[in-house]
Amino acid sequence: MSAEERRESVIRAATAEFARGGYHGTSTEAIAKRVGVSQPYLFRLFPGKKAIFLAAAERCVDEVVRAFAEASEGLRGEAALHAMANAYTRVIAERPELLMMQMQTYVAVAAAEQEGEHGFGDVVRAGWMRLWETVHLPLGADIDQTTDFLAYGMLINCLVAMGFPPEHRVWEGLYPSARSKGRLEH
Amino acid sequence: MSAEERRESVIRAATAEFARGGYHGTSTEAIAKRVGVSQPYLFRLFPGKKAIFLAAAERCVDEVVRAFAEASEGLRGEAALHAMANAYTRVIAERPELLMMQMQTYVAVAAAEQEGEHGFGDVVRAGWMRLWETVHLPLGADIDQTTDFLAYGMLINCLVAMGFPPEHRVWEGLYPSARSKGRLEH
DNA sequence: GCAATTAGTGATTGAGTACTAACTTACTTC
DNA sequence: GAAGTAAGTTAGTACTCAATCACTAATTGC
Repeated sequence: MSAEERRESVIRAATAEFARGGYHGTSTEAIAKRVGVSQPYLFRLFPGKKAIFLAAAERCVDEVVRAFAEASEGLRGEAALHAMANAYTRVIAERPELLMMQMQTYVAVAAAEQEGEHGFGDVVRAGWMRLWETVHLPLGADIDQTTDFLAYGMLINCLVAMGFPPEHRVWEGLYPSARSKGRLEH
Repeated sequence: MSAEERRESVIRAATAEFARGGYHGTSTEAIAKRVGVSQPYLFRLFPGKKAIFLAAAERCVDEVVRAFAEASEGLRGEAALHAMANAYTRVIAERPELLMMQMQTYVAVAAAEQEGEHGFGDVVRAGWMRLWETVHLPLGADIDQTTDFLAYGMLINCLVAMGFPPEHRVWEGLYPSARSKGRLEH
């Protein structure tokens, strides 16, 4: 397998592992095991653990952004809103590690900025802005609606992270589609 | 100082440290240093690191719940909403570690449940329900408004975690009061 | 005044972990 | 078929960290 292909599978494996354990709660050995490769080999593919985390974080934003962009393609306003809400529901059901990784990325910023890692926060914030713009335009550039959509998304992320089963009361009041699929499967 | 008083200051110190580094990114020595006590002594006050984390997490929920309950005391509907929004703004400005610790608690659930720690998720979810009820009643038991309020709260948490400065565009569309004070100070 | 309890420390241990160095194996190319 | 290169491994290092043990100093109760 080529190094580039390996790097891809490392990113996928790292996303799953970091999504569960966060940066400090995930060992490079766990990632290597999931990839099916020796642990030291990771350091040939990436300069270090932080680089792996960052690559996974960026890939994660890419995928969510792409899901929203594809869902809303050619649509505006309410139609785009529903399309994107459904798309997010699919992400929750099929790729829960994407949103868990997002959460892990957010909480990693403060610690990273306190240590020397001052580039990390910029990357995360840039990712958020990319997500923001991606939903902003299809929603007719309406700031309030964009904020609303993202706010509900973050609430859903938190509920999923906490492990509330989809039939639980807390899902009342959310997109019906999200309610029916909110379980984080293992 | 009595053991009980010490435990209190450990909880305060642990909240601050865990809020920054999360469970795995925080050493018991860092907590001990902040308390001004030797690291082994923590294990006389608490059975282990997990117990310290859990105590801090529960305390954190207590304080936020109390802030909301006090703010909304005697108020209903819109008045209660504004009072609680202002209260949350004050928490953001004065006790940012409370909301960062909440985020850290949420992302810690999945990892904890995967290992043996199956009680942890229940505690976190119970804390969320307590918070939910605390805002639900003053808002006239309106589920949609409750969901809305909490959704905006979670969005604010994420923005604060990412370190967006209060004058940044992403704060547009949020409570004006939150916009003016959203910075996480160090 | 002494016995017991309480608050607290220093030294240590054993497990885990990011990362390095040196080596191996297989494929390509001339 | 030799030389080079790309993919991958084994062994090891230096370090961090949660937790334990054995000990000390002060306070309290009788």
